[in-house]
Amino acid sequence: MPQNAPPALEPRKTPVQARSTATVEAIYEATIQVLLGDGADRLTTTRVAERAGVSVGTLYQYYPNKQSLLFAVLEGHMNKLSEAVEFACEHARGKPLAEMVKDVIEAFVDAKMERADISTALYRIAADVDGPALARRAAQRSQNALEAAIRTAPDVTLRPEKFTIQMVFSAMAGTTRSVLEAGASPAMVRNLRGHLVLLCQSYLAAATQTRARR
Amino acid sequence: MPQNAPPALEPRKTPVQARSTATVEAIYEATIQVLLGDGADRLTTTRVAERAGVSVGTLYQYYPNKQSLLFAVLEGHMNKLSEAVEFACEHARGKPLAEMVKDVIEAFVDAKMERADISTALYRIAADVDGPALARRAAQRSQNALEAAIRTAPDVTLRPEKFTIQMVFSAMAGTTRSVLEAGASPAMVRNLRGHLVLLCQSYLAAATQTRARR
Amino acid sequence: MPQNAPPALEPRKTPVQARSTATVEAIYEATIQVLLGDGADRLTTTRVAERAGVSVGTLYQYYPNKQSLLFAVLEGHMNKLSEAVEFACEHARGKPLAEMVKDVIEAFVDAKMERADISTALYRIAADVDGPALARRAAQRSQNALEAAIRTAPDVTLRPEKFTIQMVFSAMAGTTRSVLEAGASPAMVRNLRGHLVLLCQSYLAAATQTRARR
Amino acid sequence: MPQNAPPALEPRKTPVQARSTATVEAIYEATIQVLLGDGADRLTTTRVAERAGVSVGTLYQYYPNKQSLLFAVLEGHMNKLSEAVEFACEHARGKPLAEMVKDVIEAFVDAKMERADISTALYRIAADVDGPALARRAAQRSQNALEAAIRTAPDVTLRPEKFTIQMVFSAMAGTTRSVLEAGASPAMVRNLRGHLVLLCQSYLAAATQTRARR
DNA sequence: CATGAATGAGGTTTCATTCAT
DNA sequence: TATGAATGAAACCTCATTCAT
Repeated sequence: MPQNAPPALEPRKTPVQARSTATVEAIYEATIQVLLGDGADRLTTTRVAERAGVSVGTLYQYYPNKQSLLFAVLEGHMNKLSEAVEFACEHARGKPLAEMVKDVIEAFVDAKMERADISTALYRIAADVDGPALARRAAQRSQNALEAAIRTAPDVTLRPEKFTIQMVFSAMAGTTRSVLEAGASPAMVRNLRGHLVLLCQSYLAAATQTRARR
Repeated sequence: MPQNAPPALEPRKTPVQARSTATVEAIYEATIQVLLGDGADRLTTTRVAERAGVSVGTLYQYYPNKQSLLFAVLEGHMNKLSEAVEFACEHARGKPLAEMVKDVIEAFVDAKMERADISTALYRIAADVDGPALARRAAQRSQNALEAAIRTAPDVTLRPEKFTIQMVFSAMAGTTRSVLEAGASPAMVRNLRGHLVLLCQSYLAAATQTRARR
Repeated sequence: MPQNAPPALEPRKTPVQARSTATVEAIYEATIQVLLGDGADRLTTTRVAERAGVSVGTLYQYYPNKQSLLFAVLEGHMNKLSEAVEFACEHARGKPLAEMVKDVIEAFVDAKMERADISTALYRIAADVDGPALARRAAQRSQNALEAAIRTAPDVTLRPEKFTIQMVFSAMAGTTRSVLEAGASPAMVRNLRGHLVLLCQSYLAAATQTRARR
Repeated sequence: MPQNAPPALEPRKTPVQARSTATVEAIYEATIQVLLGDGADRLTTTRVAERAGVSVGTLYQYYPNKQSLLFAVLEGHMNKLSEAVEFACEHARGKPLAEMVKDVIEAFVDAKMERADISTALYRIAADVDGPALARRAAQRSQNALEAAIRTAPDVTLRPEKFTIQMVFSAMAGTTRSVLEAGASPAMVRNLRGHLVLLCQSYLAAATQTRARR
């Protein structure tokens, strides 16, 4: 995918009609289907259009180029993750820190696992779509939610630093990713869920104490 | 009219003359140069050969196809990381666990940072070369070394489970990756180094206690 | 980085618009043109496309690979020959054997000569396209037609064996080929026409008598 | 194989030393080996050299280009066939025509069958080496021998025309080729041997009578 | 709006041939 | 003479994208 001119990543037109919405949706889903079924390097715009039951021309009416298509899918996926985290944070307000961390992490891992196949497949296209930038935005959302939630934890006297929050989130996302890419069995995923909670809890405790001692 | 054949990843020919050793080396380095300078999707065999100062034909004398080239580079990088970890483990034998973890993590992060640009660039090609498989192999090496080292720690009465080791390593690699991809400043990297130690130490402690309590 | 897949010989897409029918035809004809004008080893897909007045991409929309293109041309040519033989057989039903053989052979030789240049040029590409297999199929068609026709000859009491029919056809095709490749002058071709009739007639007679005497 | 400059087909140097002769021979045999084992399109000069146990450079010392190599092999094979025919003609001098034809044809078919695999494989490279020209030369040799032999047959009063001889030879070679390419079983080959004799005998008889009647 | 035929730059790979060692 | 590393033209084929219908 060559990138010469400044590429437009935003969908080209806002779907105002019902039909368009359905088409956009179909293309979006088809992209995931093809990605999962044929793999990232078999993912061509023609194939996606075919799978979506429309012509390439139509695809290009709604997504100005291939990147924007991948971008949309990646963004959609990350939004779902962010929402899961935000939702968990919302519901954990007022709980003690340990419980809060537990809830959030389990929500995150579960959301990730629910579509683990998509998750891993998307790692492979992230590179073509400035995935890191998207990841940063998503991470920021989650970190903000987490930080806000922690502020409501009754047993937290010393608020963790911004960087500590980032570490927690990086550990969450990074460890999950590593385990997933290592080819995790369902049993290992269950283990991961428990240990990740332990890991973040103990780190948060340690980081806060360390800070207190300063 | 091409023929089909199982794609080989192994280098095609072992250089017997001095001249060709230099050539292989030049191609290898050129690949990294191009990857860094032009990006993963500008990385063509022609461009690599050009940068290496040889003809495409020569490139194909040593690497049977593009994949094998990328594979070699990825493998080389991962070997360096594994070696760094193994070296640190070797030297940390007999030390107390906390110190041991500190040494290993710092070695890992430092090795990663020393060639941070390559590290992140390689994430992008990993997909084309069965990176995960390679990563698994490298991870196994490191985990074995770490496990063996821990067995020599005088303050460890209850050996950690295999999975705990895997968690430590996944946390190490995953968190580092996340932080790197978030576009880490040097300051943040310094922070990462410290906090990762804390994170792994506290997790290991917690995981061991949890186990003891069972 | 290409993928391996079983090479397909069938045309890739059936033209639905009028425009593409013309395109397919143009490519087909261009292939023959190039084959005749430039020779078999100058026959590249690019050159064919150029001659057809389309882009390579277009060529590959209709023929999945070079082989399929050659295959199509070879098949087309052989079909024409088979049809000529079948047509002659059809029209010779009920005639005496000698006359029948005369008609069929003359039809065959004439069809071959009408496009003698293509015929000889195609010999050269047959190797790349499993020509023998194609030839076998075509031969079978002709032999079946011939056999059926002979069954209607009033003066045939003892039907020739299958192998005898095959000999007749092999002699027809083989001798013609040899004479053609020897660089036949028009005069020689006229001679061939006559003598081939004689040859097959006398062989058939002899083979039948031999059989009768057994 | 592009042919721009007037290509030299003759071996580059006359082997004067024993070593050279052995080398030339080895390369020659290796070519056949590769042709049979790997097929015509896997037949590369490098591979031939490798199989012969010499370097490409050495190969080019004795054969100025790939064509000359193929040419040599093709020529060698055809010479063997011609010699077989000539030898048979020599030994059939003075015999009656029918017997003579039988001897010659059986000699030809047997020679062909003895190395049937090479025969068919060579059909495939003949195109790249002006096979027809070679074939013409070989055919001429055989036809001359046959003509001379027939002149010694006691039962021949009216000598056959030149063209009749050519027909006999074309039928011989062409029919054999057709049957071979049809994928002949050993049983069919035996059949071919007998019927080809019959075919040529009856044709010769008929052609001579026809001529007499004029 | 939808279609899908057409485009063509550009990517990967091969292999006959040369020439410094 | 023999070697084999190096060459590079040229072949095949893909696929994001456009635009006439």
